[in-house]
Amino acid sequence: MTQKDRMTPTAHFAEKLRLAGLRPTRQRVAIAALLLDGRHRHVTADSLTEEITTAGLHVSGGTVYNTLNQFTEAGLLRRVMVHNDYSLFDTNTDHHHHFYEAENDQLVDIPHDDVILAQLPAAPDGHEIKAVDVVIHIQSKNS
Amino acid sequence: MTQKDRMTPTAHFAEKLRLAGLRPTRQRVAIAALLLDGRHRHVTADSLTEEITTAGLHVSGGTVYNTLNQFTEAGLLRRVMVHNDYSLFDTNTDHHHHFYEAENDQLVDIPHDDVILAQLPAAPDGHEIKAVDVVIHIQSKNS
DNA sequence: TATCTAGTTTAAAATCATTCTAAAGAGCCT
DNA sequence: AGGCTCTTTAGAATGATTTTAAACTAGATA
Repeated sequence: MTQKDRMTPTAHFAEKLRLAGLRPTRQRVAIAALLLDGRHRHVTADSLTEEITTAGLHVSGGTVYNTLNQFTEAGLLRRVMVHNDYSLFDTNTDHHHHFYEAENDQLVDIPHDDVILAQLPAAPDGHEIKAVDVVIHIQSKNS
Repeated sequence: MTQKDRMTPTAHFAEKLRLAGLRPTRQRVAIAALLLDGRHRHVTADSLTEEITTAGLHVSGGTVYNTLNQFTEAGLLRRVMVHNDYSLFDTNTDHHHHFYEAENDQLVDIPHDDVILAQLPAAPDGHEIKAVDVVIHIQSKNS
């Protein structure tokens, strides 16, 4: 039985936040419990607020945005860039890519191994590569 | 001597717009002359407005946005997604990729051949691939 | 356990890129 | 030239996100 198994869910997420350098406040733990449970999905500030409400909780709008940004900064979430309308966050922080269907604003994960980058350019002088994002834009065939 | 060589610059861009299905208004021709002269660069609604002003012209804000969107829709420009702060447009519509340095909000073109995608996943059922965008996020080594 | 302090949360206001609106203007066809 | 539709315009509206200043809390300390 590991340490993790002995912890209450709250203690588990609090610990996760501490490890990420974030003070485990009530709001952050609640959001972590919703977003960092291992399920892979894509959320927006809006959809997260809805989830929080559905869970019978309340977190102010500003805090939802702050938390999403802090989690991303801490590497607990990943921001996905596909349009400029609002921010999208991915609970899957593993290295992987995305299909994006603009028509329905639909984002679908692509397993890491399904894209093979056989050659990459060297980063410009004095720079190093931090991440490589591949977005495959798709559309329904009859359109 | 081709038809193009005989045309005045204005007539040349007007023709280009007509071919793209856009009525060549004074504003659109002026913007085309600035953006579609073959130089490869990245512009924003703001930077374009500045260029227009510098050229001693005036185009209303709404029209700048509309024109940028219409040119993109018509395939004369390409929208680049690297952040959610404001839209970036690339005057290079050839197939190519980008380096992006968030630190200075710096975007650099990568020649098409410098990235080799050896394997791509099949598009989900009923869909086809419209475009593949690769963004390589970089950072200066001492940071 | 009471106290302290820096970090957080809150609701509301502010910001800012972008879009919309209604009226005035301009291509372009006849 | 006349007319019809598409554009442009300035300004208002929108909407996501950030900022504000005051109230609150996690966690350390006594």
